[in-house]
Amino acid sequence: MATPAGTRPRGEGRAHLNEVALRLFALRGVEGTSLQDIAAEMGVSKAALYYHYKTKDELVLGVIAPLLDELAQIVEDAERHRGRQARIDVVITGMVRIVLESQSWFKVFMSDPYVVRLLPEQTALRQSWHRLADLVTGPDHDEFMKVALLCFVSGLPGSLRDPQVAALDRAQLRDYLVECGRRLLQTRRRTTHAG
Amino acid sequence: MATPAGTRPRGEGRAHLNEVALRLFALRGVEGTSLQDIAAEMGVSKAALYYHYKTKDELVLGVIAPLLDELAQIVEDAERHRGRQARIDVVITGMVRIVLESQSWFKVFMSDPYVVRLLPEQTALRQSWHRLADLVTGPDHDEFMKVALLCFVSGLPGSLRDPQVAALDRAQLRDYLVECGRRLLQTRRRTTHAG
DNA sequence: GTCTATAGAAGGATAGAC
DNA sequence: GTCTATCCTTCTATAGAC
Repeated sequence: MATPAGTRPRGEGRAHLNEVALRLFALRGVEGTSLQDIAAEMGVSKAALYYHYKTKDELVLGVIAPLLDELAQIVEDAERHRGRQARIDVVITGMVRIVLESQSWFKVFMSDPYVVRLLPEQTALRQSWHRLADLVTGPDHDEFMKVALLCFVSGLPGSLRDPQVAALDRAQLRDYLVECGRRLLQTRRRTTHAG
Repeated sequence: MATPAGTRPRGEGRAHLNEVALRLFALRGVEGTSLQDIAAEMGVSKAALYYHYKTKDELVLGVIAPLLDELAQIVEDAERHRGRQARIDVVITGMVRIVLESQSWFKVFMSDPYVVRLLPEQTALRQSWHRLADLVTGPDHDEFMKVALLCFVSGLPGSLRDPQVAALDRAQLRDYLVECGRRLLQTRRRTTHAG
């Protein structure tokens, strides 16, 4: 039952693997998902996975790589804009778009302990994050803005966890999340009360 | 009350175990932390841990039990207040206090995949969460408020992840986080959110 | 690209001595 | 409360056939 004509086109094997792995990673966590689990879900043997990735670490990185690219893209887009508030807006809308496109991706990427430990070694991500942080902290390097940014991006995937929330209208949800980001990432006016 | 049924506090040994386990859970994730790791960190043998907890699941629940109690306490405090905004304020300040008292606790509790899968079975937590959600969604059950609430509480631990953020003045950080919560959880007065 | 079979390490958990 | 020793399972990864 090797590879009958009628199964997946060439090169799509890896894409399917990434897809299944991501779903299970989001559901049970990376360390809670064995290669056996993934293979069973795909209907192949565990050994078959090693044709696509040499190690589990490489599989994990392969799964989240597209998100690293998207993040870098958002940073580039934001830097092309002038004005801090406009740049921040690009970041917010970009992040909201990504999390709505794939909540699983974002969740695994932002909060899985295994991924969080694995990612800092990726210099491309470090660079993206620093550029992003510089964008929001601005010329005066307001570190508190970084607090708000982190709260927003790490809170995004969690905000969709509730089943009733997941059932909300997609467009309304998008608008509301963007509004949340704008509220959080307003540049601070230190001496004023709410006005 | 949130202590696992049939178990009673047993003294200093268990407290120390909880402490060490929590630290490692926050660092590497629950599934990334073996009983061997914990035992080694404590300078005892793996088997010694089984005097305190029968299984790893019970250890995990024992570690986060105090946080379940604190959460229930916050809900009770909030319900004693009148007026939705006042209640929400109690929730915000309570959450911020907890996360600053123990970031590790909050992080493991809110975002560790193993804990997230383990917790829904705890009916005490389900009750607390529903009461909390009712508080913020208000009499008209505005589900979007739940989005903001989830974004805030699940974003809180992530907001402290950055080393530069962790170095900020504690009192200022507390005030700023409370401000973040208030911005996010303002009751919406508009009938449309697209603004 | 996938299979069977298996090595080798690490995990959770138990038994029984002290 | 802690130890040593051990059991059984599961895990990642490899070897080699098809």
